[in-house]
Amino acid sequence: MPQDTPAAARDASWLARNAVDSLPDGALAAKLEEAARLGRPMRVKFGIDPTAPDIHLGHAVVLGKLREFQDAGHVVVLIIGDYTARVGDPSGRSTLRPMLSGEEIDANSATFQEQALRILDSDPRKLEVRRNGEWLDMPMIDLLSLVRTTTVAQLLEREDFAKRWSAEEPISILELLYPLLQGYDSVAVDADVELGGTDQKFNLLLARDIQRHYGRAQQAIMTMPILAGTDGKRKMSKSLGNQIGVTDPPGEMFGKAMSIPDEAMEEYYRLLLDSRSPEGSTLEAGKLQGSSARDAKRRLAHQLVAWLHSEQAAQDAEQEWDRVFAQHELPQEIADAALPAGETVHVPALIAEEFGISRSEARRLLEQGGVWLGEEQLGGEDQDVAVSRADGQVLRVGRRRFRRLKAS
RNA sequence: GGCGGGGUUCCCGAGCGGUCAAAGGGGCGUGGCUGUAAACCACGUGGCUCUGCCUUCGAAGGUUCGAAUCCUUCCCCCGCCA
Repeated sequence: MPQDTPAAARDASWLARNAVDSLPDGALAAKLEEAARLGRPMRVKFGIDPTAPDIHLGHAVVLGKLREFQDAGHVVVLIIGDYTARVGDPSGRSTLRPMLSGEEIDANSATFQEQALRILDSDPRKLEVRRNGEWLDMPMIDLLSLVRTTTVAQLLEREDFAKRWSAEEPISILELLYPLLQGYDSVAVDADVELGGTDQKFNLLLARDIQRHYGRAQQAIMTMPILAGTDGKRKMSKSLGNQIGVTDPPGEMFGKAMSIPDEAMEEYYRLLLDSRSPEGSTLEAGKLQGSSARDAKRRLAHQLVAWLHSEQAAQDAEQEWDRVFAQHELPQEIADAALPAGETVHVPALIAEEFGISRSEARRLLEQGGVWLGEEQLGGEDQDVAVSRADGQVLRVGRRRFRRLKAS
Protein backbone atom coordinates (compact mmCIF):
# COMPACT_ATOMS: atom_id res chain seq x y z
CA MET A 1 0.00 0.00 0.00
CA PRO A 2 1.36 3.39 -0.93
CA GLN A 3 2.22 5.81 1.80
CA ASP A 4 -0.72 8.06 2.57
CA THR A 5 -0.02 11.69 2.26
CA PRO A 6 -1.49 13.78 5.05
CA ALA A 7 -3.66 15.57 2.52
CA ALA A 8 -5.11 12.33 1.20
CA ALA A 9 -5.81 11.09 4.70
CA ARG A 10 -7.53 14.32 5.56
CA ASP A 11 -9.64 14.27 2.41
CA ALA A 12 -10.53 10.65 3.02
CA SER A 13 -11.78 11.28 6.51
CA TRP A 14 -13.78 14.26 5.30
CA LEU A 15 -15.40 12.21 2.55
CA ALA A 16 -16.06 9.30 4.86
CA ARG A 17 -17.88 11.28 7.53
CA ASN A 18 -21.46 10.07 8.01
CA ALA A 19 -20.58 6.86 6.21
CA VAL A 20 -21.38 3.67 8.06
CA ASP A 21 -18.44 1.84 6.54
CA SER A 22 -15.44 2.90 4.55
CA LEU A 23 -13.54 -0.27 3.75
CA PRO A 24 -10.93 -1.58 3.79
CA ASP A 25 -9.24 0.62 6.37
CA GLY A 26 -7.13 3.22 4.66
CA ALA A 27 -8.20 2.17 1.17
CA LEU A 28 -9.94 5.41 0.38
CA ALA A 29 -6.94 7.48 1.45
CA ALA A 30 -4.70 5.23 -0.64
CA LYS A 31 -6.95 5.69 -3.67
CA LEU A 32 -6.95 9.44 -3.19
CA GLU A 33 -3.21 9.46 -2.87
CA GLU A 34 -2.78 7.37 -5.98
CA ALA A 35 -5.14 9.55 -7.99
CA ALA A 36 -3.28 12.65 -6.90
CA ARG A 37 0.05 11.06 -7.75
CA LEU A 38 -1.11 10.01 -11.22
CA GLY A 39 -2.90 13.27 -11.73
CA ARG A 40 -6.21 11.65 -12.57
CA PRO A 41 -9.61 11.70 -10.89
CA MET A 42 -11.00 8.66 -9.11
CA ARG A 43 -13.86 6.78 -10.70
CA VAL A 44 -16.66 6.55 -8.20
CA LYS A 45 -19.30 3.99 -9.08
CA PHE A 46 -22.93 4.05 -8.12
CA GLY A 47 -25.47 1.61 -9.48
CA ILE A 48 -29.19 2.18 -9.62
CA ASP A 49 -32.08 -0.02 -10.44
CA PRO A 50 -34.45 1.58 -12.95
CA THR A 51 -37.49 -0.37 -11.75
CA ALA A 52 -38.65 2.52 -9.58
CA PRO A 53 -37.71 5.81 -11.19
CA ASP A 54 -38.65 8.21 -8.46
CA ILE A 55 -35.80 9.53 -6.41
CA HIS A 56 -36.49 10.49 -2.84
CA LEU A 57 -34.40 11.85 -0.01
CA GLY A 58 -33.24 8.35 0.87
CA HIS A 59 -31.42 8.20 -2.45
CA ALA A 60 -30.35 11.77 -1.92
CA VAL A 61 -28.15 10.71 0.98
CA VAL A 62 -25.92 8.68 -1.33
CA LEU A 63 -26.27 11.10 -4.22
CA GLY A 64 -25.24 13.94 -1.96
CA LYS A 65 -22.15 12.01 -0.99
CA LEU A 66 -21.39 11.36 -4.65
CA ARG A 67 -21.69 15.05 -5.23
CA GLU A 68 -19.02 15.63 -2.62
CA PHE A 69 -16.72 13.37 -4.59
CA GLN A 70 -17.49 15.35 -7.73
CA ASP A 71 -16.85 18.60 -5.95
CA ALA A 72 -13.49 17.19 -4.92
CA GLY A 73 -12.72 16.68 -8.61
CA HIS A 74 -13.63 13.04 -9.10
CA VAL A 75 -15.78 11.31 -11.69
CA VAL A 76 -19.05 9.67 -10.76
CA VAL A 77 -19.93 6.66 -12.88
CA LEU A 78 -23.67 6.23 -12.69
CA ILE A 79 -24.68 2.77 -13.76
CA ILE A 80 -28.24 2.23 -14.85
CA GLY A 81 -29.09 -1.41 -14.25
CA ASP A 82 -31.08 -1.76 -17.44
CA TYR A 83 -29.96 -5.31 -18.09
CA THR A 84 -30.52 -6.53 -14.57
CA ALA A 85 -33.92 -4.84 -14.48
CA ARG A 86 -34.88 -6.71 -17.60
CA VAL A 87 -34.18 -9.98 -15.88
CA GLY A 88 -36.18 -9.08 -12.77
CA ASP A 89 -34.47 -8.90 -9.42
CA PRO A 90 -36.01 -11.15 -6.80
CA SER A 91 -33.80 -9.75 -4.04
CA GLY A 92 -35.11 -9.90 -0.53
CA ARG A 93 -38.75 -10.69 -0.34
CA SER A 94 -40.75 -13.47 -1.82
CA THR A 95 -42.39 -11.34 -4.45
CA LEU A 96 -40.58 -11.33 -7.72
CA ARG A 97 -39.98 -7.93 -9.10
CA PRO A 98 -41.74 -7.51 -12.37
CA MET A 99 -39.73 -7.76 -15.50
CA LEU A 100 -39.78 -4.46 -17.27
CA SER A 101 -40.01 -3.82 -20.94
CA GLY A 102 -37.31 -1.95 -22.78
CA GLU A 103 -39.49 1.11 -23.14
CA GLU A 104 -40.32 1.26 -19.46
CA ILE A 105 -36.68 0.95 -18.57
CA ASP A 106 -35.75 3.69 -20.98
CA ALA A 107 -38.43 5.96 -19.59
CA ASN A 108 -37.48 5.20 -16.00
CA SER A 109 -33.82 5.71 -16.71
CA ALA A 110 -34.46 9.08 -18.28
CA THR A 111 -36.58 10.17 -15.33
CA PHE A 112 -34.01 8.92 -12.91
CA GLN A 113 -31.16 10.76 -14.60
CA GLU A 114 -33.10 13.96 -14.73
CA GLN A 115 -33.88 13.72 -11.04
CA ALA A 116 -30.39 12.65 -10.06
CA LEU A 117 -29.04 15.73 -11.77
CA ARG A 118 -30.75 17.89 -9.20
CA ILE A 119 -28.08 16.63 -6.89
CA LEU A 120 -25.22 15.49 -9.07
CA ASP A 121 -23.04 17.74 -11.18
CA SER A 122 -23.84 17.09 -14.83
CA ASP A 123 -20.46 18.34 -16.07
CA PRO A 124 -19.36 15.55 -18.46
CA ARG A 125 -15.90 15.65 -16.93
CA LYS A 126 -17.45 14.66 -13.63
CA LEU A 127 -20.27 12.38 -14.62
CA GLU A 128 -20.39 9.29 -16.77
CA VAL A 129 -23.66 7.47 -17.27
CA ARG A 130 -23.50 3.86 -18.38
CA ARG A 131 -25.92 1.00 -18.79
CA ASN A 132 -24.90 -2.44 -17.67
CA GLY A 133 -26.55 -3.96 -20.73
CA GLU A 134 -23.44 -2.72 -22.52
CA TRP A 135 -21.39 -5.51 -20.98
CA LEU A 136 -23.75 -7.93 -19.24
CA ASP A 137 -25.33 -9.19 -22.43
CA MET A 138 -22.43 -11.61 -22.67
CA PRO A 139 -21.91 -15.04 -24.19
CA MET A 140 -22.47 -18.00 -21.90
CA ILE A 141 -18.76 -18.75 -21.90
CA ASP A 142 -18.08 -15.35 -20.37
CA LEU A 143 -20.82 -15.78 -17.83
CA LEU A 144 -19.29 -19.09 -16.80
CA SER A 145 -15.94 -17.49 -16.23
CA LEU A 146 -17.65 -14.85 -14.15
CA VAL A 147 -19.46 -17.36 -11.96
CA ARG A 148 -16.31 -19.36 -11.31
CA THR A 149 -14.94 -16.40 -9.36
CA THR A 150 -17.25 -17.07 -6.48
CA THR A 151 -18.39 -19.98 -4.37
CA VAL A 152 -21.81 -20.68 -2.93
CA ALA A 153 -20.34 -20.50 0.55
CA GLN A 154 -19.15 -16.96 -0.12
CA LEU A 155 -22.57 -15.90 -1.26
CA LEU A 156 -24.22 -17.52 1.73
CA GLU A 157 -22.27 -15.22 3.97
CA ARG A 158 -24.59 -12.42 3.02
CA GLU A 159 -26.87 -11.90 5.96
CA ASP A 160 -30.20 -12.23 4.24
CA PHE A 161 -29.06 -15.31 2.32
CA ALA A 162 -27.70 -16.83 5.51
CA LYS A 163 -30.95 -16.23 7.33
CA ARG A 164 -33.05 -17.68 4.61
CA TRP A 165 -30.72 -20.61 4.23
CA SER A 166 -30.93 -21.52 7.88
CA ALA A 167 -34.67 -20.94 7.91
CA GLU A 168 -34.89 -23.27 4.91
CA GLU A 169 -36.49 -20.58 2.83
CA PRO A 170 -36.01 -20.47 -0.91
CA ILE A 171 -33.14 -18.67 -2.53
CA SER A 172 -33.23 -18.49 -6.28
CA ILE A 173 -30.19 -18.95 -8.48
CA LEU A 174 -30.99 -15.62 -10.02
CA GLU A 175 -30.67 -13.90 -6.69
CA LEU A 176 -27.35 -15.54 -6.10
CA LEU A 177 -26.22 -14.29 -9.46
CA TYR A 178 -27.06 -10.68 -8.81
CA PRO A 179 -24.07 -9.85 -6.64
CA LEU A 180 -21.83 -11.31 -9.32
CA LEU A 181 -23.35 -9.25 -12.08
CA GLN A 182 -23.13 -6.15 -9.95
CA GLY A 183 -19.54 -6.98 -9.17
CA TYR A 184 -18.78 -7.36 -12.82
CA ASP A 185 -20.04 -3.84 -13.36
CA SER A 186 -17.11 -2.70 -11.25
CA VAL A 187 -14.73 -4.58 -13.53
CA ALA A 188 -16.35 -3.10 -16.61
CA VAL A 189 -16.10 0.50 -15.49
CA ASP A 190 -12.80 0.26 -13.59
CA ALA A 191 -14.27 1.54 -10.37
CA ASP A 192 -11.90 2.99 -7.79
CA VAL A 193 -14.60 3.49 -5.24
CA GLU A 194 -18.18 2.28 -5.00
CA LEU A 195 -20.92 3.79 -2.89
CA GLY A 196 -24.19 2.33 -1.76
CA GLY A 197 -26.62 2.03 1.13
CA THR A 198 -25.70 -0.19 4.05
CA ASP A 199 -27.84 -2.91 2.51
CA GLN A 200 -25.32 -3.04 -0.32
CA LYS A 201 -22.27 -3.73 1.84
CA PHE A 202 -21.92 -7.36 0.87
CA ASN A 203 -22.32 -6.72 -2.83
CA LEU A 204 -19.83 -3.88 -2.75
CA LEU A 205 -17.28 -6.04 -1.02
CA LEU A 206 -17.84 -9.00 -3.32
CA ALA A 207 -17.11 -6.74 -6.25
CA ARG A 208 -13.59 -6.39 -4.86
CA ASP A 209 -13.07 -10.16 -5.10
CA ILE A 210 -14.36 -10.18 -8.62
CA GLN A 211 -12.09 -7.34 -9.62
CA ARG A 212 -9.16 -9.29 -8.18
CA HIS A 213 -10.09 -12.37 -10.21
CA TYR A 214 -10.05 -10.24 -13.31
CA GLY A 215 -6.68 -8.83 -12.42
CA ARG A 216 -8.00 -5.34 -11.73
CA ALA A 217 -7.31 -2.95 -8.92
CA GLN A 218 -9.79 -3.43 -6.10
CA GLN A 219 -12.26 -0.70 -5.30
CA ALA A 220 -12.68 0.98 -1.96
CA ILE A 221 -16.24 0.86 -0.71
CA MET A 222 -18.37 3.24 1.27
CA THR A 223 -21.84 2.61 2.64
CA MET A 224 -24.25 5.31 3.70
CA PRO A 225 -26.99 5.07 6.31
CA ILE A 226 -30.55 4.37 5.30
CA LEU A 227 -32.70 7.42 5.86
CA ALA A 228 -35.97 7.01 7.75
CA GLY A 229 -39.14 8.09 6.02
CA THR A 230 -41.54 10.80 7.15
CA ASP A 231 -42.88 8.41 9.77
CA GLY A 232 -39.41 8.43 11.34
CA LYS A 233 -39.47 4.67 11.75
CA ARG A 234 -39.29 2.68 8.58
CA LYS A 235 -36.86 3.32 5.81
CA MET A 236 -37.93 5.85 3.27
CA SER A 237 -39.54 4.16 0.32
CA LYS A 238 -42.18 4.94 -2.17
CA SER A 239 -44.09 1.76 -1.53
CA LEU A 240 -44.43 2.65 2.15
CA GLY A 241 -45.73 6.07 1.18
CA ASN A 242 -43.37 7.84 3.56
CA GLN A 243 -41.10 9.41 1.00
CA ILE A 244 -40.19 12.98 0.17
CA GLY A 245 -39.42 13.05 -3.52
CA VAL A 246 -36.59 15.26 -4.75
CA THR A 247 -38.97 16.64 -7.34
CA ASP A 248 -41.88 17.20 -4.97
CA PRO A 249 -43.17 20.75 -5.38
CA PRO A 250 -41.76 23.21 -2.82
CA GLY A 251 -44.93 23.48 -0.78
CA GLU A 252 -45.35 19.76 -0.53
CA MET A 253 -41.72 19.20 0.29
CA PHE A 254 -41.87 21.81 3.03
CA GLY A 255 -45.03 20.34 4.49
CA LYS A 256 -43.76 16.80 4.45
CA ALA A 257 -40.54 17.88 6.12
CA MET A 258 -42.58 19.61 8.85
CA SER A 259 -44.42 16.39 9.53
CA ILE A 260 -41.43 14.25 10.37
CA PRO A 261 -41.06 13.28 14.03
CA ASP A 262 -38.70 15.40 16.12
CA GLU A 263 -36.42 12.44 16.69
CA ALA A 264 -35.75 12.14 12.98
CA MET A 265 -34.62 15.74 12.61
CA GLU A 266 -31.06 15.21 13.70
CA GLU A 267 -30.64 12.45 11.17
CA TYR A 268 -32.11 14.53 8.37
CA TYR A 269 -29.83 17.42 9.16
CA ARG A 270 -26.77 15.27 9.40
CA LEU A 271 -27.31 13.07 6.38
CA LEU A 272 -28.80 15.57 3.99
CA LEU A 273 -27.64 19.01 4.92
CA ASP A 274 -24.41 18.64 6.76
CA SER A 275 -22.14 19.86 3.99
CA ARG A 276 -24.37 22.76 3.07
CA SER A 277 -25.73 23.91 6.38
CA PRO A 278 -23.59 25.62 8.98
CA GLU A 279 -25.78 24.38 11.79
CA GLY A 280 -26.30 20.92 10.34
CA SER A 281 -24.09 18.76 12.43
CA THR A 282 -24.43 20.94 15.48
CA LEU A 283 -28.06 20.14 15.95
CA GLU A 284 -28.22 17.92 18.97
CA ALA A 285 -31.05 15.49 19.21
CA GLY A 286 -33.18 15.64 22.31
CA LYS A 287 -32.04 19.13 23.22
CA LEU A 288 -34.91 20.85 21.54
CA GLN A 289 -38.32 21.33 22.96
CA GLY A 290 -41.46 23.17 22.05
CA SER A 291 -40.98 26.13 19.79
CA SER A 292 -37.24 25.62 19.40
CA ALA A 293 -37.92 22.15 17.99
CA ARG A 294 -40.50 23.58 15.68
CA ASP A 295 -38.15 26.29 14.54
CA ALA A 296 -35.37 23.81 13.94
CA LYS A 297 -37.74 21.80 11.80
CA ARG A 298 -38.70 24.90 9.89
CA ARG A 299 -35.08 25.55 9.11
CA LEU A 300 -34.71 21.94 8.04
CA ALA A 301 -37.69 22.20 5.72
CA HIS A 302 -36.48 25.52 4.41
CA GLN A 303 -33.00 24.26 3.65
CA LEU A 304 -34.25 21.14 1.93
CA VAL A 305 -36.41 23.20 -0.40
CA ALA A 306 -33.62 25.70 -0.95
CA TRP A 307 -31.29 22.84 -1.87
CA LEU A 308 -33.55 20.99 -4.26
CA HIS A 309 -35.45 23.97 -5.64
CA SER A 310 -34.19 27.45 -4.79
CA GLU A 311 -33.89 29.89 -1.93
CA GLN A 312 -36.80 31.85 -3.34
CA ALA A 313 -38.96 28.76 -3.51
CA ALA A 314 -38.03 27.95 0.06
CA GLN A 315 -39.05 31.40 1.26
CA ASP A 316 -42.33 31.20 -0.58
CA ALA A 317 -43.07 27.74 0.71
CA GLU A 318 -42.33 28.73 4.27
CA GLN A 319 -44.49 31.82 4.03
CA GLU A 320 -47.35 29.85 2.59
CA TRP A 321 -47.00 27.17 5.21
CA ASP A 322 -47.15 29.83 7.90
CA ARG A 323 -50.30 31.27 6.47
CA VAL A 324 -52.13 28.03 6.18
CA PHE A 325 -50.94 25.93 9.06
CA ALA A 326 -49.68 28.31 11.71
CA GLN A 327 -52.15 31.15 11.23
CA HIS A 328 -54.90 28.97 9.81
CA GLU A 329 -55.55 31.32 6.96
CA LEU A 330 -56.42 30.37 3.45
CA PRO A 331 -53.67 29.54 1.00
CA GLN A 332 -52.51 32.28 -1.34
CA GLU A 333 -53.72 30.46 -4.38
CA ILE A 334 -56.82 28.35 -4.43
CA ALA A 335 -58.05 26.54 -7.49
CA ASP A 336 -61.56 27.35 -8.65
CA ALA A 337 -64.29 24.79 -8.82
CA ALA A 338 -67.37 25.40 -10.90
CA LEU A 339 -70.67 24.73 -9.19
CA PRO A 340 -73.13 22.74 -11.25
CA ALA A 341 -76.20 24.45 -12.61
CA GLY A 342 -79.29 24.31 -10.40
CA GLU A 343 -80.55 25.47 -7.04
CA THR A 344 -78.45 23.24 -4.82
CA VAL A 345 -75.11 21.48 -4.85
CA HIS A 346 -74.74 17.90 -3.72
CA VAL A 347 -71.69 18.32 -1.53
CA PRO A 348 -70.42 14.71 -1.59
CA ALA A 349 -70.56 14.70 -5.36
CA LEU A 350 -68.70 17.99 -5.55
CA ILE A 351 -65.96 16.80 -3.20
CA ALA A 352 -65.65 13.48 -4.97
CA GLU A 353 -65.34 15.25 -8.28
CA GLU A 354 -62.82 17.84 -7.13
CA PHE A 355 -60.53 15.72 -5.02
CA GLY A 356 -60.71 12.35 -6.69
CA ILE A 357 -62.21 10.40 -3.83
CA SER A 358 -65.40 8.39 -3.72
CA ARG A 359 -68.69 9.91 -2.77
CA SER A 360 -68.95 7.56 0.15
CA GLU A 361 -65.66 8.80 1.47
CA ALA A 362 -66.72 12.39 0.93
CA ARG A 363 -69.90 11.68 2.84
CA ARG A 364 -67.95 10.26 5.73
CA LEU A 365 -65.71 13.29 5.87
CA LEU A 366 -68.80 15.45 5.92
CA GLU A 367 -70.31 13.46 8.75
CA GLN A 368 -67.11 13.65 10.73
CA GLY A 369 -66.85 17.40 10.48
CA GLY A 370 -64.00 17.46 8.05
CA VAL A 371 -65.68 19.81 5.62
CA TRP A 372 -65.93 23.59 5.85
CA LEU A 373 -67.70 26.11 3.70
CA GLY A 374 -66.04 29.41 4.42
CA GLU A 375 -66.00 29.74 8.20
CA GLU A 376 -68.75 27.26 8.68
CA GLN A 377 -68.23 23.61 9.53
CA LEU A 378 -70.66 21.40 7.67
CA GLY A 379 -72.18 18.26 9.08
CA GLY A 380 -73.90 15.10 7.93
CA GLU A 381 -77.14 16.96 7.38
CA ASP A 382 -75.55 19.34 4.90
CA GLN A 383 -75.51 16.99 1.96
CA ASP A 384 -77.20 19.51 -0.25
CA VAL A 385 -76.38 23.16 -0.01
CA ALA A 386 -77.97 26.08 -1.82
CA VAL A 387 -75.83 27.37 -4.65
CA SER A 388 -76.38 30.89 -3.41
CA ARG A 389 -74.81 29.93 -0.09
CA ALA A 390 -71.85 28.19 -1.69
CA ASP A 391 -71.03 30.65 -4.42
CA GLY A 392 -67.82 32.54 -3.77
CA GLN A 393 -67.05 30.53 -0.63
CA VAL A 394 -63.95 28.46 -0.07
CA LEU A 395 -64.57 24.77 0.38
CA ARG A 396 -62.06 23.12 2.69
CA VAL A 397 -61.84 19.36 3.10
CA GLY A 398 -59.57 18.14 5.86
CA ARG A 399 -56.51 20.20 6.59
CA ARG A 400 -55.12 20.71 3.17
CA ARG A 401 -57.65 20.54 0.39
CA PHE A 402 -59.16 23.81 -0.78
CA ARG A 403 -61.38 24.99 -3.64
CA ARG A 404 -62.99 28.34 -4.31
CA LEU A 405 -66.52 27.71 -5.47
CA LYS A 406 -67.93 29.64 -8.41
CA ALA A 407 -71.45 29.45 -9.70
CA SER A 408 -71.49 28.74 -13.39
C1' G B 1 -42.56 -37.49 -9.69
C1' G B 2 -44.72 -38.29 -4.42
C1' C B 3 -46.62 -36.03 0.23
C1' G B 4 -48.28 -31.83 2.87
C1' G B 5 -49.51 -26.47 3.84
C1' G B 6 -51.60 -22.08 1.77
C1' G B 7 -54.05 -17.88 -1.46
C1' U B 8 -59.56 -13.14 2.82
C1' U B 9 -60.98 -6.23 2.19
C1' C B 10 -54.10 -1.16 1.77
C1' C B 11 -50.79 -4.80 4.98
C1' C B 12 -50.77 -8.68 8.75
C1' G B 13 -54.46 -11.84 10.20
C1' A B 14 -59.40 -14.21 12.22
C1' G B 15 -63.61 -16.48 10.06
C1' C B 16 -64.71 -22.39 7.97
C1' G B 17 -72.91 -23.05 5.61
C1' G B 18 -77.03 -18.10 7.55
C1' U B 19 -76.55 -13.19 12.80
C1' C B 20 -70.22 -11.39 7.17
C1' A B 21 -68.78 -5.72 3.75
C1' A B 22 -66.36 -9.97 6.98
C1' A B 23 -63.15 -10.04 14.34
C1' G B 24 -58.42 -8.02 15.97
C1' G B 25 -53.94 -5.35 15.00
C1' G B 26 -51.05 -2.12 11.80
C1' G B 27 -51.21 1.74 8.42
C1' C B 28 -54.07 5.68 6.74
C1' G B 29 -58.04 9.54 7.17
C1' U B 30 -61.24 13.04 9.99
C1' G B 31 -62.28 15.66 14.57
C1' G B 32 -60.22 17.21 19.53
C1' C B 33 -55.48 18.77 21.81
C1' U B 34 -51.12 20.87 19.30
C1' G B 35 -45.62 22.82 16.94
C1' U B 36 -49.14 19.62 9.86
C1' A B 37 -43.90 16.56 15.96
C1' A B 38 -44.83 13.04 19.85
C1' A B 39 -48.36 11.27 23.33
C1' C B 40 -53.46 10.86 24.18
C1' C B 41 -59.03 10.62 23.21
C1' A B 42 -63.14 9.85 19.66
C1' C B 43 -64.90 8.37 15.06
C1' G B 44 -64.03 6.35 10.29
C1' U B 45 -61.55 3.17 6.59
C1' G B 46 -65.51 -1.40 -0.79
C1' G B 47 -69.17 1.35 -3.88
C1' C B 48 -73.90 3.71 -4.62
C1' U B 49 -79.51 7.13 -6.39
C1' C B 50 -77.84 4.88 1.55
C1' U B 51 -82.86 2.90 7.36
C1' G B 52 -81.84 -0.10 1.48
C1' C B 53 -79.24 -1.88 -2.81
C1' C B 54 -74.80 -3.55 -5.53
C1' U B 55 -69.82 -5.68 -5.85
C1' U B 56 -65.85 -8.26 -2.93
C1' C B 57 -62.84 -13.27 0.38
C1' G B 58 -57.03 -16.56 -6.24
C1' A B 59 -60.34 -18.01 -11.14
C1' A B 60 -64.37 -20.60 -13.32
C1' G B 61 -68.25 -23.88 -12.61
C1' G B 62 -71.53 -26.65 -9.14
C1' U B 63 -74.43 -28.15 -4.48
C1' U B 64 -77.93 -25.29 -1.34
C1' C B 65 -83.67 -21.48 0.19
C1' G B 66 -78.67 -19.39 1.43
C1' A B 67 -71.40 -20.06 0.33
C1' A B 68 -65.51 -16.42 2.20
C1' U B 69 -67.12 -21.05 4.41
C1' C B 70 -69.09 -27.56 1.04
C1' C B 71 -67.82 -30.09 -4.02
C1' U B 72 -65.20 -30.07 -9.01
C1' U B 73 -61.64 -28.20 -12.31
C1' C B 74 -57.95 -24.66 -13.09
C1' C B 75 -54.10 -20.85 -11.74
C1' C B 76 -50.46 -19.26 -8.26
C1' C B 77 -47.29 -19.52 -3.70
C1' C B 78 -44.62 -22.40 0.08
C1' G B 79 -42.33 -26.67 2.51
C1' C B 80 -40.69 -31.84 2.83
C1' C B 81 -39.10 -36.36 0.21
C1' A B 82 -36.86 -37.91 -4.56
